[in-house]
Amino acid sequence: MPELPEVETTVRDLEPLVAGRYIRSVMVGSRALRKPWSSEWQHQLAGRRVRKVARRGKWIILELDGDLFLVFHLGMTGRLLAVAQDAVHEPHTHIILRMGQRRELRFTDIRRFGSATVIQGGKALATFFARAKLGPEPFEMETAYWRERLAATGRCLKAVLLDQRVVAGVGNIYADEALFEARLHPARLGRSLTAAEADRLRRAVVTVLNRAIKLRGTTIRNYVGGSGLKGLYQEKKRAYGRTGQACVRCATPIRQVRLAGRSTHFCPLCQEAKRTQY
DNA sequence: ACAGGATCCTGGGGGC
DNA sequence: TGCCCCCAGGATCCTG
Repeated sequence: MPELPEVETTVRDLEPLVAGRYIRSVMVGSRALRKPWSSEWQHQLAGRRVRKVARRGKWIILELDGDLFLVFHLGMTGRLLAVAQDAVHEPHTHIILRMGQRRELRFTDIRRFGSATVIQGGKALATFFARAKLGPEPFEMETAYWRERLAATGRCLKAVLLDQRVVAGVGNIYADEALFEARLHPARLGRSLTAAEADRLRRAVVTVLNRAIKLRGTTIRNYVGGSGLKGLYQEKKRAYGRTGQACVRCATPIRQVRLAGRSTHFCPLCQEAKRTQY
């Protein structure tokens, strides 16, 4: 489910609710997540103060005292929610951090594609992301880098945008939305883009992500932010999930195809491959 | 290097 | 109502 805007919203919601608070104790369910949970981690986490809540790509990082990090990935259906201790117990709750002031931070995940990992030390954290070859944040991505990565690949734009090693944080919804914004066909090959088109796409990614962050992300099924509020971007979608509906620019019905293994939505007129190819 | 498919899971929706 | 199939904001591993 969650892409960069949803993760960013969660981080912003959680920051004032948990920063400065202490983790009193940790409860872990019996059902395995994507990465195995080590039994030592509970003891390592207990008694630590949360210094800060941060984001890298689609990862949520709780920075704790003692150079310790608790890193979450929400996968498709994960949620990280700060609630009162006596709040209704949601099904599929896998991790509960009991904080001070009768508050809890709960990690729930229906499909269990998400993960939670404890990492000791900033260096180890850097290694963790380096090993995943996680690409730059879209907002900090340099023009030259992006042009080069596109020029060097024969993959289609949809596949490049989804590749976390090229740029971190874009998923299926915002890949389609960014390509619509840039008026580029999702099947265009990276190396077929002119420098101007590459720049247009980079700016479109930033524009679309910022727009979505302002609206607290997209709620289609499960997603809610760290405080339980839903997103609003789904009301503003122009490509993703609009199959057969009129393009907001030219009224042509939005088409759906399968690309890079994912359903892909675009306007066959505004994003026509031939018109932009040269 | 890359495309495509399968895999990990659960739940919701559509068709019959 | 039940059943079966397909689909889903992600990532990874395998084959060709």
